[in-house]
Amino acid sequence: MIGPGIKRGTAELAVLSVLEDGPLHGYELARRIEQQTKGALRFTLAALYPMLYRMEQRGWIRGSWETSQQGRRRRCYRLTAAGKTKLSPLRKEWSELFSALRRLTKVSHA
Amino acid sequence: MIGPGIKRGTAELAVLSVLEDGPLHGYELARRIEQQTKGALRFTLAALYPMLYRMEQRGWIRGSWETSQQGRRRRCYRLTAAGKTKLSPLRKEWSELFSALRRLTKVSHA
DNA sequence: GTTCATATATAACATTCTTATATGTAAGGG
DNA sequence: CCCTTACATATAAGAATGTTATATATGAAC
Repeated sequence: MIGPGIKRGTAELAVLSVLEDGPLHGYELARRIEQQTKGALRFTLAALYPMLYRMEQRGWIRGSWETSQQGRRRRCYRLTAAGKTKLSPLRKEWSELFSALRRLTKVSHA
Repeated sequence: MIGPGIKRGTAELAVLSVLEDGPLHGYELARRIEQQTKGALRFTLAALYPMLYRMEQRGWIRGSWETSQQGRRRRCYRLTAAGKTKLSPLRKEWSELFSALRRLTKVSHA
């Protein structure tokens, strides 16, 4: 798995991107990130929950308490319009980081 | 320029990579990083100097005081064998982050 | 009734950035 | 001779985002 120093800052992008495909609660979000990256990118829930609060305060996502069919209380987050607007420049900034690091460090883009 | 939250963790890789091309002192290192990334990646000296100390303590680089032709005192860092050894898995880890984020977030690799 | 998967929450700590501040030398222009 | 700019290193205070550890609670399965 990718270490903490390197993945730092990716959680925000990851959460916004996954929520783009539909609303989700924290526990499931963590699993999606891990699954969709084949285990390469993995966040603890203790990192994700505070991140979700911050993103809600910034207006990028909106959470609502729901009850699952199994009777479980959980907080479902969905992307807001502001969140969608945020996603595009954020992707671009990451893309720029990639090309900058390729030029500088010969990191492959396989 | 790429923001602080996103570039976080890149300094280590950047320093090792630039030093791979030859020994350099901190001030010039900062300039190389900025130039070779066309201004996309930029570090303040206040970030680089402590980073250089940490990397020296870890044994990845070795610093020695030199005096330039202009009579300036400066600390010249060169990559150690351990530093070279570190660089390869570090590049691989970044490369894995790239592909993980591409899969997860549709960040382009232009 | 005990254990496992689900689900959220918080505290204490580490790391790596930021801005601001400090010191000092060399070179060049006025 | 003084002032400004470029060179060169150093440190402090604070922000952001990750870590491990701990706590709580429910439903399902055995």
